[in-house]
Amino acid sequence: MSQDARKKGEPREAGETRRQILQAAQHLFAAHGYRAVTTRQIAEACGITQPALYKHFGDKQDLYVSMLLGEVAQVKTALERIVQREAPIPERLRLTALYLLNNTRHDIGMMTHDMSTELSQDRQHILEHAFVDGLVQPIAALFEEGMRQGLMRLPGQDSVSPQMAALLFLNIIDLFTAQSFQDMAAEPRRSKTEQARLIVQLSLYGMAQRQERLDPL
Amino acid sequence: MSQDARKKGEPREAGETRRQILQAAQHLFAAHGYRAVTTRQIAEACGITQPALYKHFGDKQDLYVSMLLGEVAQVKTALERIVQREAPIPERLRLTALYLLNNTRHDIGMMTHDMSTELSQDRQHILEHAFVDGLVQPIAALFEEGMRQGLMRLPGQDSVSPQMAALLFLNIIDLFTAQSFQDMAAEPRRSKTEQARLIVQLSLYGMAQRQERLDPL
DNA sequence: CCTACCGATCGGTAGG
DNA sequence: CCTACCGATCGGTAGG
Repeated sequence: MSQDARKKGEPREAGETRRQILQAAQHLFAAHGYRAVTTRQIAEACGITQPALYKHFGDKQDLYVSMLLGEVAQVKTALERIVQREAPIPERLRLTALYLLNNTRHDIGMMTHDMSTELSQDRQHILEHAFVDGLVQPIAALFEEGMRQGLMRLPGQDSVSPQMAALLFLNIIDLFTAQSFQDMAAEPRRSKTEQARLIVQLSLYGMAQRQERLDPL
Repeated sequence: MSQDARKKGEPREAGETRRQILQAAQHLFAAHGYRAVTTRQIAEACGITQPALYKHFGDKQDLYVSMLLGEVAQVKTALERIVQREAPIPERLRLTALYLLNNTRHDIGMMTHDMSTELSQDRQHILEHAFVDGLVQPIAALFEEGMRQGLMRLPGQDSVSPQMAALLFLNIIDLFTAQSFQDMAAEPRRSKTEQARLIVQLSLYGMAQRQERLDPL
């Protein structure tokens, strides 16, 4: 699996192995979840032995948390750049959805499940904070701006907080990302661009006919 | 853990143990996922030893699948009863959401993840079919009726198939059910009744202000 | 339905 | 970074 030609047992460039481990961990954990991936699988994917992992990370949880923190930091940077653009809110939402459709490898449901069942309390809180700070907040800022402009309903009986709106938005993106759902839904193949547009439509206007008003509940 | 007073090693009433195992499995799997729950934990929760499980189920997968099939069958019955009522579509959607908020213990994300990573292909297909047949189809029928009545947008560039609409609806319910999300969202405590109403509002009308039309995308 | 037990595999450590 | 290895625990079986 390893692509470099160093002799076995010989350390490679400092930091290089660590980077490689994080990348292998990212792929494997994203595909199978925390519990189902073994430290031996990760090591093998990097061309090292399993005990060598512990030269770079304290334990399996540490590796998992480090990997996710790196991912979230990357996404945070990208989202903040999109949010600060000068463009109408729906357009910025569309760009956000498009970025996440193209770059999100972890489904959020699996991530939060692993967080809450496999990690120690301290590590849970670290990840939860990073997740809120890096993913939820930038999007929530967009919804808050929309509410201030009067484009969206204010939180209350008929709508939700900007943070919950962001979670809802992320959740819909997740649904489009998950392959298993697409298969069940008899949906036509759509490009990412079309998907992003549709996600914004559904988030803002729901599924009702535009000219009709259904019975208010 | 066992509540009956039979002597150890003595079989209890036929079918009773099986029912007890399924219930314990349901609680444990719902809380922790397939991989994290051991056959010994399930056995202990029923007051039997681990090898005794294999008198009732072929293996761990068989137990998991049997449990989920039972759950889905129960939900299917309830949803079909709601769908066949004589009431406006939004009202039937609200009752559907309310039922699922009160009775769904498995988050769908976890379930589909376990299905696709821990089960054999045959068993995957069995569960997927039951899930579509028992959960998705009844709700999709409701959305299809709404589309035929012209209350909802037809599938196409601006909307989705009835099946996808049902998945979207289920996904939003899931978001409200998941405790971990509620904590992040700075949301006020809402009763299940209010949550069900809000879920329908968001599904049908989205988050945009009613009187405004944002820039079409 | 129990006791006893198996091979496999897990995360992690010792020592170099 | 490797070899060698540990205790714990897993799903599942044998035999009664």
